[in-house]
Amino acid sequence: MLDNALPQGFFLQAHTFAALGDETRLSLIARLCRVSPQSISQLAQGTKLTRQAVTKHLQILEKVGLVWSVRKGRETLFEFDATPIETMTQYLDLVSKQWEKKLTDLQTFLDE
Amino acid sequence: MLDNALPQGFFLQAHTFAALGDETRLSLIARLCRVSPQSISQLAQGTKLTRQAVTKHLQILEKVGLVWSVRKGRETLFEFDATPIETMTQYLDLVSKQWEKKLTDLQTFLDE
DNA sequence: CAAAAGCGCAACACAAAGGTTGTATAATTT
DNA sequence: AAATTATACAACCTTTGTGTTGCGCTTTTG
Repeated sequence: MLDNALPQGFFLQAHTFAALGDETRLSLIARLCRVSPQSISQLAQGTKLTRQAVTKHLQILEKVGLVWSVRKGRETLFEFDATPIETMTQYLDLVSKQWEKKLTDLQTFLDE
Repeated sequence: MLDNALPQGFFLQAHTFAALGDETRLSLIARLCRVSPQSISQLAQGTKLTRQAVTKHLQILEKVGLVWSVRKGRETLFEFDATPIETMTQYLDLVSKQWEKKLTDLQTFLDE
């Protein structure tokens, strides 16, 4: 029998999940995923929010590494980074696999 | 050139992400993933929270389909369901792929 | 160089999330 | 039948999020 506990790192993903748990931020990511880099003002256009509100969302995304920024002249340019998403996907696959294993273990037990 | 916009359904995942954006809920999922089904009282044991707090977390998870419950006698048994996670993983892969595509498109453009 | 554009920072307001206590109800147990 | 277990529901409180306005600073633009 194996240790079927999830790795500690899984719980550290909470902040990343939380960052993605907001439609505004998802749409910012989607936009940056299409065209990048983009400045805060550019990103604020098309939303019903103020520039400052968009800034806050971008900071949340940046804190978990989903975007990164560079100051260029008077504007701050943001770009998407898929790395955290790939990390997260790995953990999620782990959960799925562990669950699958749990089910097959149960089936095996019932068959005996 | 293709349409590289994310499908509308992606934004509907916000609630699922939000549900996962809490360490307590992640740990509940982890526990249910190991042994299930479990009652609320069982799940409340080992946490520093009251049973009612755990109930609220379970309701949030249930609302997005990450767990489901059955009333059995005087207790409510909860079980994990991996379906939302698999759906989410598909969307996340889509984002990764689209981003990858965006980068290669840029490279192609630069090469020309 | 004056005006405008683009930001950052801080203060404030309001809504939502997370958690607790208290009460009531149904199912077990003794 | 009485005590206990397991829960639901509601009220309430505190903290965190989300969003705004106001101000000042730096970089462009005319």
